[in-house]
Amino acid sequence: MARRRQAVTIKHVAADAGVSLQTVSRVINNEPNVRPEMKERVQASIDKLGYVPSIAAQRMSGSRSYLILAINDRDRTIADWRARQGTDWVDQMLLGGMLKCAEHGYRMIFELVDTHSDHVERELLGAIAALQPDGIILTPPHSDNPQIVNFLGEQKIPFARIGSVQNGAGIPVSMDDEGSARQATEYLLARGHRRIGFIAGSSEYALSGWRVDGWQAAMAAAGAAIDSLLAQGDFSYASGEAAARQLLERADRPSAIIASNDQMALATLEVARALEIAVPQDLSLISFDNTPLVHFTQPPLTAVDQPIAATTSKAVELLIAAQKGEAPPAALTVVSATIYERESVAPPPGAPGA
Amino acid sequence: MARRRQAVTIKHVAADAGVSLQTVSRVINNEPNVRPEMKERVQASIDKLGYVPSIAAQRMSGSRSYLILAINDRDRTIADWRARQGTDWVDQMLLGGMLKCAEHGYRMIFELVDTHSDHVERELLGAIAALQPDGIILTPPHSDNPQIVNFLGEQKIPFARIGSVQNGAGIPVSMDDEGSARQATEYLLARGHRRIGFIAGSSEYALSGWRVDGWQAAMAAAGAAIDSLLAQGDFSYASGEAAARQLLERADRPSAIIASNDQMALATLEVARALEIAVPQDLSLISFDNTPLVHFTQPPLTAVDQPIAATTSKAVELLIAAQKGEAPPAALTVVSATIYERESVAPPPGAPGA
DNA sequence: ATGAAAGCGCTAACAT
DNA sequence: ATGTTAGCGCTTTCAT
Repeated sequence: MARRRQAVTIKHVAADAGVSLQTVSRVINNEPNVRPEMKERVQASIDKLGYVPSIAAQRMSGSRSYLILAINDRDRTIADWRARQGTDWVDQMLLGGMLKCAEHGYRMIFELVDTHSDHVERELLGAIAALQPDGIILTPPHSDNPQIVNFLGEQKIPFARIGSVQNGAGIPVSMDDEGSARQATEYLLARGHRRIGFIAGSSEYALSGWRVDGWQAAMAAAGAAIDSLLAQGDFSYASGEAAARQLLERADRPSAIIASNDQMALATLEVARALEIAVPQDLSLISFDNTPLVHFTQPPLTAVDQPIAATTSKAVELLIAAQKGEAPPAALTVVSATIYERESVAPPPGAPGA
Repeated sequence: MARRRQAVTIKHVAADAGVSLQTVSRVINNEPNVRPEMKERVQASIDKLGYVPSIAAQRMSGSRSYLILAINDRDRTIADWRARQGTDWVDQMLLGGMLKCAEHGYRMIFELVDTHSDHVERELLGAIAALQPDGIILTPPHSDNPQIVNFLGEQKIPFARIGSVQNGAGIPVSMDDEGSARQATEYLLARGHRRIGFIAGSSEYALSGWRVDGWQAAMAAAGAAIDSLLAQGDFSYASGEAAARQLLERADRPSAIIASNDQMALATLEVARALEIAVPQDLSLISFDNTPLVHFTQPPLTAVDQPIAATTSKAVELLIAAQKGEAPPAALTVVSATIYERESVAPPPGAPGA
């Protein structure tokens, strides 16, 4: 290939406007000490020539790279992509992250990192050294991985931890898993349910525990027993199936179930069908995450949204602020979730309103 | 923020190995004229220090940026993300593109560009000047947009046009829409169907036309009439609904329908249910794209896959080859599609095997 | 086969 | 308020 050079550089602009490089640089970066008329003249040249600063050169000269790196778990992401089950975590991250980045003249770069490898640090270092991002966004389970968090802490690069509430290096941005689990439970309690089962997610993810906590808290507050109503899953369809059977094959089966993600809710729906338990007449069901599949099940699932786009957007905002030297928020940043009502919830069988 | 500098640079490596910067550079880039023992010594230092070249610096000095830019339509992509209907085009692009990039030490950057704006060129120029990618991947409908194609042609950057068969600047990589439509039609013909309806997609996308062509060719080859069996849609659910009604409310309705995408197939399914036409007993249905929703419909849809991951992967390969100076393939590169058999196809009513 | 020098486009630091 | 100088980390000449 021909050696490619920047077509229009800061030099061309400076020459065209008849000013120094520095003045052009000041205009580009909105710095003070430029008279309005100068600024206007330079801007006119920029527009005329179609000049765009080279990120590489900006980075080289020790300033910002205008790059935010979003890091996701490699194996899990690829598995989701291959499965084509509609998990749209990545899409929602991009939606929230790219748009917010664009607002500030930044760019989001999406990267996969292998957590399980013993050279996580090598991989991270590789991405950081190669791209020199101004900020990094960590997602679960990376966001609670001490090795990663400590390593990034040493790198002097602002980073946000999505779905984490822990203190330590980096800015935590949580999605209020406990609160929304509580909310979902209260939603069912308000409709007359007392026996509300809960299918937990993989303990590899801290949020699994928080969701259980929220359910327990709401049940306790309502004075409802939770004896054998907790079943363990791991977010997979198969685990949801087993958990649903465990919950539904007993005589004193719950009248409602909350599943910690959509796949397990889908499995629960299937188990209910096999057991001839009608949803929502005989069993109400609320799922977590609100991924696309909730539209396509029979009945469509009432679900607790996981506000990934909003959370990523917030994380980008905090990162850009940090990069400008602003102090991160003192308190934990929490983005709250919403329940999307569809058709999988009804009052329990035999209830007055049923 | 503190001014961040590269922790380990080529200088550190050179000093550690006791050689010149140049020798290190040669080792990094696998260039000739380095004795094996030298190479080994340098590599040892690189590993020891955890050195990773800075992309910015590499780009600055006029060499590769190791960046491949994947450009998608802004409005449509954002609309898909917001709708959360499980369209996983972007995910599949990333799957194919990122993995192939990683194999070659490249990185894929995903960008949104607004086609409809009158300053497409400005937007493109912005991305190119800022990132200086080594290659660009265009997707429909951009890949057939003359304004964009011509503009990129002038930029001297290798680019691939996914889903395009046109000649001109850039390397076309097609998904064989015509062939797979023919294949789907033949699949139905082989099972005894003669009246096979077709719901076309938006004419804004060239592939819509190719799919119609494939259907027509197969029907003609089988001597089957296509009188009123073609209905126009635009890929939206609503348009699919209207098209399905047009096809199914007539007395001589088709015994099978091919829909140009999954959303329109879903709509067809719904229309059939409303009209009390059983799928697949009274109506067979094949959809295009094979997005996640095909798993969740009743019955699950037999669908023609759109091999986005494989196509993007191929595009990256061609781009990296081009960047190395290799000539692009003389013939059009075609990635073929597969039919995923599920439960929406059966022999026509009254057929021997029915 | 190796090294030294020049320069990529930009900004920080230092004049003026 | 504006201009000048030096240098970021790397690769391309061009020596040796």
